[in-house]
Amino acid sequence: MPSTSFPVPSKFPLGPAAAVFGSGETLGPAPRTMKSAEEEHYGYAPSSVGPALRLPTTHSSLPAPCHDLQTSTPGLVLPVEHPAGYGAALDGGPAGYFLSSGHVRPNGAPALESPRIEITSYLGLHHSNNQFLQDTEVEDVLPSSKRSPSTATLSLPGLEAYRDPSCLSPASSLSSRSCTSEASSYESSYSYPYASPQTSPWQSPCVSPKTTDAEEGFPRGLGACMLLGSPRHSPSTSPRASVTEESWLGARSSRPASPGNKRKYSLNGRQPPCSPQRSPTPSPHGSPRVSVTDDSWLGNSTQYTSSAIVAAINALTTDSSLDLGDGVPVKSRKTTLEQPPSVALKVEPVGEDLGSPPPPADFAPEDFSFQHVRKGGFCDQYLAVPQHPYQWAKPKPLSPTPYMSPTLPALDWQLPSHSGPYELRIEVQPKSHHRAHYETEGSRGAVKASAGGHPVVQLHGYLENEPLMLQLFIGTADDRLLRPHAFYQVHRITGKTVSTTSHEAILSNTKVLEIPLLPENNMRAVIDCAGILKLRNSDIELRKGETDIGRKNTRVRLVFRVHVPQPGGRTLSLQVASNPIECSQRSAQELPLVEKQSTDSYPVVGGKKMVLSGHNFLQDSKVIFVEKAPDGHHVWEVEAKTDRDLYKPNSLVVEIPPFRNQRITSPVHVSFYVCNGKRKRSQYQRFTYLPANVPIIKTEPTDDFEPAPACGPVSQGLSPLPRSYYSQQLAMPPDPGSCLVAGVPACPQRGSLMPAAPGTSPKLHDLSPAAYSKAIASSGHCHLGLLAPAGEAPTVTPAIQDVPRPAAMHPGSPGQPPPALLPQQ
DNA sequence: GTTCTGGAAAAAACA
DNA sequence: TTTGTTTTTTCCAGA
Repeated sequence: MPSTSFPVPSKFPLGPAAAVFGSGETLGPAPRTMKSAEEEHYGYAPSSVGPALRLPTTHSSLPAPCHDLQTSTPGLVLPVEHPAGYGAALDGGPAGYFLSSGHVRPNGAPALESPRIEITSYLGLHHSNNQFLQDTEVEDVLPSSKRSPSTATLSLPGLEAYRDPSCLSPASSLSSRSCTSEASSYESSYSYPYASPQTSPWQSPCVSPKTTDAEEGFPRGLGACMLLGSPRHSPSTSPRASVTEESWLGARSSRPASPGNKRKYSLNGRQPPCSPQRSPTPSPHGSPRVSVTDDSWLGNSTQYTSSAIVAAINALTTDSSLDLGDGVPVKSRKTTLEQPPSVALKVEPVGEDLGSPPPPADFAPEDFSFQHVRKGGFCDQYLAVPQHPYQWAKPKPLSPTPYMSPTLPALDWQLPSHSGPYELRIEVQPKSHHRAHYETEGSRGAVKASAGGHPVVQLHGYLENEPLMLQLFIGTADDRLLRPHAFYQVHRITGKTVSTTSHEAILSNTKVLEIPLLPENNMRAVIDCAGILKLRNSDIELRKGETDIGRKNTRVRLVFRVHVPQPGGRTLSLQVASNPIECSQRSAQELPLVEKQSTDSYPVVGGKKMVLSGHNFLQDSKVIFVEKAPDGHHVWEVEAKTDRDLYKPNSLVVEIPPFRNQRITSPVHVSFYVCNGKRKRSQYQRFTYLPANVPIIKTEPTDDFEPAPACGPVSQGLSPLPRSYYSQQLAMPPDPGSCLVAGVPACPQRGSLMPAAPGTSPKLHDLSPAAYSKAIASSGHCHLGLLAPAGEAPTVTPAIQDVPRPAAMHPGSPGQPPPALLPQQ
């Protein structure tokens, strides 16, 4: 894969950059990690910085979008502007964004087909003597193993053993091993950052060995940009990437032990009392992820964000370490230099052979590298060691911002499902259960629709003749903001039964399936090409910056995005998430699941019958209503009466119990869940008690999700979701104001706190100045600030990017009014 | 020969 | 610390 290809069609904002920066994930606080590793590993993150720091040249590229980069980069073949856009790519025109660069390396050498990298690359990373790493540049890039002691530690004794292919179950299909799989045509052709996180973050998407592939016409470039790594490593990486547990810990067991530090946290609120960084506003159900407190983040962010200078410096330096500067322990800096991030930058020689990433230097990889560095190089993510906290502890809020990717919104941004004439809608929802497959297994097929067939997504209101790209990734389904799921990845399904063309790309460590939306098909796509891959909890939990725990975190949603080009080079991003999908074998078989509820609010007097639709209901299922205090404990709990005569396995009729306080003057949000016995509970569903004297607003038991009242009209991102799920999310601390913040990018959930916010979404999302500032003011914490429930339509305005705009356009610094913000619709 | 699936045993994590 | 239970991950086998 020629590094030259830096495919990012201006019109197709599939740009990775956004993802990279946007990933709040990376920014996300890693309380756990911080705790354990803070001191010891403090330096890791920074290490990545080292190489990146160097150039001013990088700067130019950094800020610019992918295409911009090209312009800045001599080596880049691609035209700055990509008039051809997606359509061109489809046509197979020479000008394909991806292709152009794809065939020729920056240095003029013919692009080689990209061989798979994965294992080799890792080895390289870990073994100084690796054949692939011989190149000096490589060394620079991959210093960790050689240079730093810390790195040395990385080399794992049992590394080879770890996820050795041989270890894979015979059943494993190549495709199922997404990351590793060479078999997957597209996959292989596209660089999977995770495949060789450290060495090939840059794999060039553009260069696809399989140009002749049927999918060739497909805009590959799209994915290219996405490669940018983000703190969150793609699951795919997990297996090998892991220098992790086994190797690191020396465990020989075929099954990696789960990181102890993380096990402590649980979805059900088992989180250790101690986590100081937990969100002050505990989610009703105890969210799996530990979130940094607003305060902490704000504090940090504030100091940084307020200073435009700091930001500028950061940007210029390209070196995260520099940013850290004062606040960062010397140790951290030191490590920084040694970090792998550099690896990401200069792997080219190696990458070529390996099929890994394109040479950074050539095509302004700086952007990527920069991003990687900031987010933590791929390597970092794989380090078994808790990641250096520095990023979290010392968020460099602005650094990335100014220059960050001008491209699309990060995956953890909350976007609306419709804007103006456009609406992205899930016409056919997926089944509520889909057993995900492990990498050690063969594929378990594509996600299906409950009524048979497959999910269908359609973009309404788009009258142009140019096809668009629909992005699909696996998102969370908990009570927090929607974000890429750390433990699940979309898996591309191919075969005779698959009628929809697709291709995989990596965006911020999240695998994204790109599916063309064609005018001739009415901008409608049948999603029969998407399976779900489960990553081992232990692999992910050790990932740098990962704060969630995988245990019992088995619900996901299919998240669809589309980026609609707007006049002036802007891009309107819409997003919609499916109903939750239970992915575990056991849960799917035993746990009750509430998909819908006929009513989501009622006066405190209660008495009304509410119909719950879902699965695994039993005749003796109980429905428990609970009111939680801010600290999470139950203030009130009562079992509602159920009508057993009307019982059905997929529906339950329950009588809304009277609320404990009949004199409330404002709506009170409570939750309820279905219980089939000990430990067999559904997720919490949200319910609102209204003051007795308040006229009842009839709520239709419709399937379609209605925007949460609190959030107002704006929300829709997840509109299609069943209320039940949303409701959970709505349970969040009501901050009306936050909800109203239009255009404010949802904070990156992953801990991306305020500081991160700007940086995270480097793109110029259309943020009204007011909104933006407001958002900032509200707090860095997504939950607080945006109130938007995970699935709920975050009160986010559609993200409009001005792709062509220079970084300067970014409302980069929080403190600054966003420059020319795009008019919101 | 593959891919999907459903089951279930083994292993790990929790309580 | 030990033991029972739950959940995760790996294997098998059949369609």
